[in-house]
This record gives sequence, structure tokens and C-alpha cells, in this order.
Amino acid sequence: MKISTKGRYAVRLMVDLAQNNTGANVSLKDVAKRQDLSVKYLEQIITLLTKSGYVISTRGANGGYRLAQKPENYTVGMILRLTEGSLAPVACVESDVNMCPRKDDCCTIFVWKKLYKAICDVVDNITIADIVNMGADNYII
Amino acid sequence: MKISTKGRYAVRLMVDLAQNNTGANVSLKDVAKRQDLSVKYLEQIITLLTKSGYVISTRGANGGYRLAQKPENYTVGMILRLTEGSLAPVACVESDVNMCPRKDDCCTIFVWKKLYKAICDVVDNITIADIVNMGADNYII
DNA sequence: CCTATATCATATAAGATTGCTATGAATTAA
DNA sequence: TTAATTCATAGCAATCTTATATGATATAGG
Repeated sequence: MKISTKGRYAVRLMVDLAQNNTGANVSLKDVAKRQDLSVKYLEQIITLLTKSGYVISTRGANGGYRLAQKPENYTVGMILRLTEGSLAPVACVESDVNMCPRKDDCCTIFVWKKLYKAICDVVDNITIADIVNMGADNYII
Repeated sequence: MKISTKGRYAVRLMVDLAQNNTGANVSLKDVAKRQDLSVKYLEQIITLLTKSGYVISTRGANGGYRLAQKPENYTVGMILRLTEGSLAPVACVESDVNMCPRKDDCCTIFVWKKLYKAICDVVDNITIADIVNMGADNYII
């Protein structure tokens, strides 16, 4: 039940792009320095974000990245699904693709469905803008 | 964000013991047959449950397992924490053991804390008895 | 005492995933 | 032309997952 570094770094990456948006491109080198992460690993992660159109890239000198849309348009859920894959705690609670033969008389599936819903309710209702606006010491749980 | 087979089988195992409690011992062979799982794998899983005192074992012929307490005393959370380890989606949201150096000015930690709380709220409020009482076709999400 | 039936204790292992690092090509501003 | 970037792949050690395998130990019943 862990979120991998890939997913977590992707969120931090998006937040960093939002925080450092001055209209100019933001280079991964700068992000990596600020976030204390490897440029090379971030390159792999941002590839997913650019290919999905969440981030716009510009090559060459003075190149870099920008958010394609406003921070409030990106939920944590969108980013995690992209990087982590499905957020379902077990495969059988989603598409019929991974249809389990025991599904019909499985008495535990409602547990996983409820868990899945709870997870989605959280990540689909927090945006990058929420994170940016949330100061480090005044958050409420 | 997946729950492994170990955790899922552990829950099914506990439910099976609850459902088939006649006062007599329940052998893993029977559980394995009903749940369509390997006896050997179940042995490993139930070891965790017996060592924690959730299940009482009896060796030898006519031996087997019984729940130590009533099904309503076991939550899904208890079982998953035992088999999966911590349910925290990221290490930094729990004990100070895995203290992250960025923790104090980390603006994403509230996301993971909220997610962690949501997960716990679900798994700590469903008991084995709830699962047993929940028919396969009349559950409500 | 013998045997069948259980649990208990370890060891092994293939395959997948994680969390990176490495190499180098392609693009572009200055 | 050069320096700064992104882009595209490959590689790899470590760990985790999901079991299977072997055999020891305990016990009820005959």
C-alpha cells in the first residue's frame, strides 16, 4: 500500500512548476536542485507528464517545462494514476479486464471497493493549487 | 498502492475461520479447498496470525485453527497491518523513525496524511463479523 | 506402538517492481 | 559554434511478491 517515489516526485514536480511559474520555462536542473532529486530520474517522470499533455516542454537552450493548464485543473489523483498506474487496492474492483472468477461470491470485495472509493475521494479532491496554497505549518487534517 | 495476496488471503482466511466455526478445529486443508488457495502458502500466512494471538492452533490429527476471539473483535486493519506491514502510503506520515529531512517544509505531506487517515478510517471500521454478515449480493457501497 | 493427519520451521526460487544511473542523440538560443 | 536543454533507451542492483519444496514435530485413534 505504498506510493512509490515516482508518484510522489511527480506531485512535487508539478507543485514546483506551479510555484515557480513566471511565464518562462523551468528547467529540470532547477527543479532537481530545489527538490533535491536527480535530474535523470525526473526526466523519466516528466516524460509521462508531457506525453499526457499535463506539461509543455521546450527543447534547447532556455528550454524547460511549463504546466499546460492552471494548477487548480490538476488533481493529485490525475498525477498518481499516470505515474503509479491504477489506484485500486486490488485489481478486481475496477474494470472487468481483470475479472476474478470468484467475484460473484466474494464477500470481501466490498471492503476493497470501499477502500478504493476512500482513496479516490481524497486524491481526486486535492489539486496542485491546493498544495501550493497550503503553507507548511498551517494545514488542517 | 496494491494490497498483496498475503493481506487479502489473510482476510479471507479469517473470514473462513469465522464462517466455519463449529467449535471444532478448522484445518488449513479445508480452508485451502474452499478458498481455492495453496495450503503451503496459507501456512505461512496463518503463522503470522497465530504468533500474534489472533488465531489459536492445535497440532496433530484433528488439529487445526480457531479464532481466538469473536469475529467482531478483528478489524480488517488489524489483519492487514500484520500481513502487509504499515498501511501508511508513505513512510514519513507515521512514526518519527523514518524522519524525512524535508518534513518541516514539505507541502505535500498533508496529502499523504489525509490519504492515510482515509485508509485507516475504512479498514479500522470493518470487522470480520461485518464481512461474514454481508451477503455477496446485498452489499452497499 | 503405528499410522494418518496436522501444524511448524526453513529454504529456495522465478519473476516483477523499484529506484535509480548511464550513454548519447536531438534541438535551440545566443 | 557552443552551451544548455530535452528526449530516448538501456542497464542494473536490490527488494518484494508469490509462491513451492522438504522435512521435522505433535497428536488422536486404532
